[in-house]
Amino acid sequence: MTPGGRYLLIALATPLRRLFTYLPPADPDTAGTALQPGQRVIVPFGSRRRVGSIMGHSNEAVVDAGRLKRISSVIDEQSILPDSHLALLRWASDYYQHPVGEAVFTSLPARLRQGAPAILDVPRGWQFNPDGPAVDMPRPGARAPRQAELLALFENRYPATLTATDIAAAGIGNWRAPLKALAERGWVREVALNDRYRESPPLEQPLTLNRYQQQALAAIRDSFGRHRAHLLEGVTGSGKTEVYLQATAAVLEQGRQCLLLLPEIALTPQLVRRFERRFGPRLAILHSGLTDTDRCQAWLRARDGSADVVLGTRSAVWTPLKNPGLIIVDEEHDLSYKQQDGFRYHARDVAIMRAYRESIPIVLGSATPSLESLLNAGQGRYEYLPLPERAGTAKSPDLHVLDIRQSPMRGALSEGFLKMLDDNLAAGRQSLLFLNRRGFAPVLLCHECGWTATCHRCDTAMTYHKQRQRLCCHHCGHEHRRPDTCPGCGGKLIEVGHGTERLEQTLAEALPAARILRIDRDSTRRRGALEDLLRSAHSGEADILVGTQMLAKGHHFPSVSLVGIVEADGGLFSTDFRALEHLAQLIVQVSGRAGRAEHPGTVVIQTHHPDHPLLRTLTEDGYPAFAKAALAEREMLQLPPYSYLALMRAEAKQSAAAERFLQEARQLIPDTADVEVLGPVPAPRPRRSGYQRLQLLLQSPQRPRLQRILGGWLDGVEQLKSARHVRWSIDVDPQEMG
DNA sequence: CAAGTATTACCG
DNA sequence: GGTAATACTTGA
Repeated sequence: MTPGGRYLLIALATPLRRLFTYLPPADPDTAGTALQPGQRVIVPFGSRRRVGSIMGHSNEAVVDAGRLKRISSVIDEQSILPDSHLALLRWASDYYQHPVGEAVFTSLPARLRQGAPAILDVPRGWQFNPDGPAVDMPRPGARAPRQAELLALFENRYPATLTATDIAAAGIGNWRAPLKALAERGWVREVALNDRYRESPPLEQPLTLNRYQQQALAAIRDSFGRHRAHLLEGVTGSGKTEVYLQATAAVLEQGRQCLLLLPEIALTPQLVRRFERRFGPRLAILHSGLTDTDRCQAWLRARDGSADVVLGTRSAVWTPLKNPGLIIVDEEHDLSYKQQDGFRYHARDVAIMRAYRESIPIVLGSATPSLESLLNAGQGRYEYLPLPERAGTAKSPDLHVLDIRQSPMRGALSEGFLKMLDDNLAAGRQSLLFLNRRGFAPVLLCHECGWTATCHRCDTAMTYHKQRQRLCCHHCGHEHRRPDTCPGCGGKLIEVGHGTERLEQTLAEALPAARILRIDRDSTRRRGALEDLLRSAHSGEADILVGTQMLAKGHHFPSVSLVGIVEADGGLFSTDFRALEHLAQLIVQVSGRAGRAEHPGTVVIQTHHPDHPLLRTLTEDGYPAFAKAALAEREMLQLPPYSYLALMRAEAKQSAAAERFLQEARQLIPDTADVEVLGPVPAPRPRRSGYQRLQLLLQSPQRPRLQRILGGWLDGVEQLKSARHVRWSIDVDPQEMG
């Protein structure tokens, strides 16, 4: 990688774990200027042309100089990525053992990936036109309600100029077309914005911090300008968001930017709204609903520094920042930060590395920190910042383990629990039931011959969805109509087990007076459906909310006073060693959804194992005590975070091919490596989409020991003949063993 | 032996 | 991963 070397090293979006060497372009205009890392180019690759990114220079070609091709053309006049950002990508590619080219290109917005120019449009805003339209015309009325609504907004805020962000912040969706109409008629005028618009006053003022919030904020501020990781532990309602907001404001005052990562933007509308109201035009939000163009513009605004606060999900960790000052990872324990396919990075961990490399502080926030982060805090690597109170001195809800052994059941609910629900209903309060399984029944079984509906590709039971009368595979998405009778013997089919759909039905039968609202991926498929359901939940149009994982995140329901974890047994005895940690986090998160200062509420956990020691610890002594005990168990078993894992997965039509490949791969691990190797063994879900899946687990008590061998080992694995008959992948720090 | 199909090699 | 070259069927 000689600076100014004769050849250029180029990353291409291919699954090949190497860079490619090219000659500089022949074009006399560009041939003379030195090409810099981060500039995109077009190169001939095989029989096609591809977009590539310059990664460096070299004086030696790895292949015969005669075979080298020339760069066809240069897309960017200058680098589109800061050097520090390219270095971070190279680190991540190396750490997660993912091909550099794919790492670089998956981190770019789609437009830039495809070679579109990296040009930031002039930011525009709109303002009420006090002179009104040139010709007399009626004001938009009932026939154009969106126009009328928009016009009222602009008039109220006159003389302020509102940007796209401001309009969205005002809660008006789909405003582009009506706004265009208003502008054409002269009701509002378009204004090209210079930087002054960013000084528009916030719509919301900072709140007063309590003692703990003040301490946390002071600790974060104290670390500005250097690297420090903070673990901000606070239950729902303890005011983490206000600490984020004020820490962000403080870092902005220093002329630096803040990056905030969230598990899912759609599920945390309140947090997003508060950032919008506090930072207005200085904010860029990267969410899945953006068009490619908008996403690219938001990315460019962050890179050029015209957005100071960047808010986004997992992939937002790859947003380049002109002048980074602080990174915040909210709900740091959340599984969605780990990408589960392709470039399998963990956004929280990348963020920590990024903060370290940029010498800036990072705040990891959670009511239920991951065991990894708690261990780091315990060892003094992170600063521990507790926010022990619910804002407004409220108490936490009571956790109550409900022993349902031998208890008469009505569907998925015990009679005892139904009684509690009934009482709560009679008292005019809301209840929330959590069941992490959508659909009606997870198994459809023939009572005559024992046939079960299984997905022919995955070998797993298909879930019966009653409303749609379909069988769905929740692993691969395959679905078809439910047969009326057993396809084998014509016998009667029975539904086994309970999903949210069935729970809803059970409740409707048992408590006919209750108004029930179901919130899961099925009931929120339609755009805007989630918002509508949440609105009805809040407005008190429902007595009982039934939902999956979705309900556990972000949203708070103050009038809910009874929460039920319908099915806790699955998490207690799972093959995945992290299942218990996730169950505990879920229980605490779900309980945090409920209650307000006056009635903190009760949380009921239905289980056949009321004496499970760690469950007891959780309910009696709280999450910190649970985490301590769970960590002790992990240490004893030498599981993460006391060891480090890398999981090699292989799948093939015939399991023998996958097994042979993994055997040979295993042989290639150097004897001197000093890592434990387990396998090949069948994967927890041994069949998927018609492929047999096996895996090999590498484990080491020290991260560097594992890292040291991975690169070289995979270079060897790639060469294996048997590798051509399988699809294989490597997952460093796997979060789910399947 | 040509056309069609599965397999393998390579990408600079 | 995608494509092109190659090996291997198959059917007349």
